[in-house]
Amino acid sequence: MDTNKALEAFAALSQATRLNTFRVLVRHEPEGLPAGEIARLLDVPHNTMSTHLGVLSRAGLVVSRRQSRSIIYRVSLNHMRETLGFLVRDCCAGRPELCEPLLEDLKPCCPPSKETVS
Amino acid sequence: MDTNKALEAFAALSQATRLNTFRVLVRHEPEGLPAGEIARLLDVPHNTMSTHLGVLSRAGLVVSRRQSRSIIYRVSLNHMRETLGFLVRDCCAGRPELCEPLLEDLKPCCPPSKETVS
DNA sequence: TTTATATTTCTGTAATTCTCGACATATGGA
DNA sequence: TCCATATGTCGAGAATTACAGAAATATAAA
Repeated sequence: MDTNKALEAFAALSQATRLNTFRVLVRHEPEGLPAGEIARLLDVPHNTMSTHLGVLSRAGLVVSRRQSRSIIYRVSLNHMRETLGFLVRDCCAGRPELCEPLLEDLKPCCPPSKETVS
Repeated sequence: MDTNKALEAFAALSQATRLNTFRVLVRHEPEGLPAGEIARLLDVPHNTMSTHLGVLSRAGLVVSRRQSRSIIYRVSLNHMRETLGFLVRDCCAGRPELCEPLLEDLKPCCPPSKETVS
């Protein structure tokens, strides 16, 4: 993950329709969703949606595969991880004391055992 | 951290000069840097830098205080944490199994003890 | 008060991005 | 082949953003 790739990822996520697209796709892991259904869900014309999916795709944040007439999109959790890593490593940069509380704060979101807060 | 604040943060980080500004400021925690010195370090005209600092500031990613004739900028690690949290929580959204490996991957960046990899 | 330093605001221009109608391409079924 | 469905590409207008010169504001020192 170099700086340009990070810039591309942030640019992709800095537009409302695209951020919503990303969120919808996260909630449809691991099956993914066809482009047309994303457009319908978000109430966006199909060609506009296609353009946005292209941006997300070039940024590496989503991947697609054709399935018959549909094209199924999925988020790339891997790329997501790299993007987060870029930011966090920046914040760490030789000073883990800045970064540790940052990660501590994220933990509650991912309970290590089976159940979340009761 | 609502969606609009997240969009603003991503937009702020999606421009090269601003991302570099953020990185420079991280490396100058906790003292911060005066606007003019940031401009000099990144070789950007002072008024252009001022505009970019305004964007970062409105996005909440940096904070400033006047010190005599200078205005000292610092990153807001707190806001940074909230932005990361927004993304990670989105990825978790009812499915910690997606998110846990994501956080696992970030850990090596912040060694819990004093030394990093040898 | 005058001058120098530090930063921001104003302003116009250039460049980029967003949007969507119209058209093109790909697939599968009749 | 012909038609319907699903998606992508092209093109142009609208909106937004980036940039930097010039002027304005704030502070401090002479």
